[in-house]
Amino acid sequence: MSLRIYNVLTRQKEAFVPVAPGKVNIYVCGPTVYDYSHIGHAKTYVSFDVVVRYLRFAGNDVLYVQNITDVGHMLDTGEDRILKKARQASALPMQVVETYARAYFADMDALGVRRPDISPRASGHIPEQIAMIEKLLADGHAYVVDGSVYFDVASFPEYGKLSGRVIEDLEEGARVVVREEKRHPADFALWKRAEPEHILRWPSPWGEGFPGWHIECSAMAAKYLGETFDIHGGGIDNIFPHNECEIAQSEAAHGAPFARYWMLTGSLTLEGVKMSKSLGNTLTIKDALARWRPEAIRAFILSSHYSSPVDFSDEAIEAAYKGWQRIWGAVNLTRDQMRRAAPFEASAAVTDMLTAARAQFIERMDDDFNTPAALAVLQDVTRQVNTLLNEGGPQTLATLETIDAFYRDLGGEVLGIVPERAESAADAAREDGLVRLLIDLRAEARAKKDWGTGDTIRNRLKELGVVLEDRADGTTWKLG
RNA sequence: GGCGACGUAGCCAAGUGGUAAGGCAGGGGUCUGCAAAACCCCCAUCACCGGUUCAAAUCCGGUCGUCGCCUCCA
Repeated sequence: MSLRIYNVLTRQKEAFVPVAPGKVNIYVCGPTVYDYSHIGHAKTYVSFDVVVRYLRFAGNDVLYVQNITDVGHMLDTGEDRILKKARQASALPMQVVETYARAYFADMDALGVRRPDISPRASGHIPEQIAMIEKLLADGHAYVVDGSVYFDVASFPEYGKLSGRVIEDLEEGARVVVREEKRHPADFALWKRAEPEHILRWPSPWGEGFPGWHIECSAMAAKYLGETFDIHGGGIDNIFPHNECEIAQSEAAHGAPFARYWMLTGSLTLEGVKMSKSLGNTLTIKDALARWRPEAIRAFILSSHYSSPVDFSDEAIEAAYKGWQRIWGAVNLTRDQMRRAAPFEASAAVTDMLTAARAQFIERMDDDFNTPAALAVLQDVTRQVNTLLNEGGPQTLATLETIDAFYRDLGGEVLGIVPERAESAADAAREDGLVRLLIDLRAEARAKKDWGTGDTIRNRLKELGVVLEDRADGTTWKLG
């Protein structure tokens, strides 16, 4: 029983064997920071967040690198995305980069996405990129034309092996090329000469210029993870040309395999239509978080396989949220009862049930990170926990702690959808004390059949977002 | 036009040869002062056609449909 991953490179599910046992090096293509991140970015990065969380949970020492693209990513027009935004905002390019890079991290933090170990920026690795280009030139894989350097696709026969493209077909289907200085339409820029108005520029052996989009990932992945590393991830929409070019550059330069496993996430559509900057139908993470809590968004994303395309709709995320609430309710019920449980040993039946469920969860995650199936295990357990806690009589503290540990590990540590009780323990204690006071007063009123007072307290608390639930063994509360 | 993916209940979504997980919604119950929550029961033969097989949602062929990439995109 071990991890299997669908490798896009081979189009097969394969046993995952890292280069070094117990050590996993992973690189994921990060965002180009020229605008706010949208819900599509959330899908990709939440997916890889869970991949990394699970790899660590399984005992691996993971080094996770995800770049920040802050230069070199061009628009159709040949204009740099960052520069365009800077011009529109009357700001310096690096101000734009800083603004959106911070926003990106803030969004990811809010979604519970753990930060990569290293977030290297393209602009901070110009020397590494130049060195790699020089190596490619020296080995005959690239050529210089008037201050720009292009990768010679013909020199790398395996070009197309990831995306299934054939160079001959590319030639036929190639659109009008912006710069006709390339030898072959599929050749791509490693370095571009900077026109006078292009202010993002660096000196290089070929004159003032800036790096092409693809070279940053190759250079930075090699620097931090080595020439050959374990997993390369990203969105499927970058499979061509970006990922393909990364492989060509890296393998041509190093003469060694690049990433051994390629994991690409399916795209996200919004109400049936693909989100794109050009169409303007984007939902930013910021806006999404204003409507749904982060766990709901994560639950929605994890309710389909990472490689599947998914459609984001109010109905779909609402369903995911409701499903999540059921799990969360059981977690709270467990933690609530822990406060007054007797410290006897754990129930063998419950422990056995959870042990079996945990094994099943792992089995499903081991199968190419099948989060929808793993989520189903949590739901199954939740039904049993609810039955136990509602009808099984008082449980021992040890039993409750075992249940809590199950949710904490699998729902919290791995999937990131089961949060800790509260932000601040002191605040939480005070809040709980205040609500308990009201619950006690209400109980006194209800004991005298004063339903009016009882309902008033409940309604007023509801307005404040505190929902009371009367149970046989007392009243519990939760945040609505 | 080329390459690729997909088509499972009202919705979302697992399942790749042995007779359809899970969630949401809906219907019926239990519990309850009411409410909420929870629990129980009900709710699909897997786009269509043909083939292989003792046996197919799962394999093969075809048809129809949807989507992605080929051009900026996670």
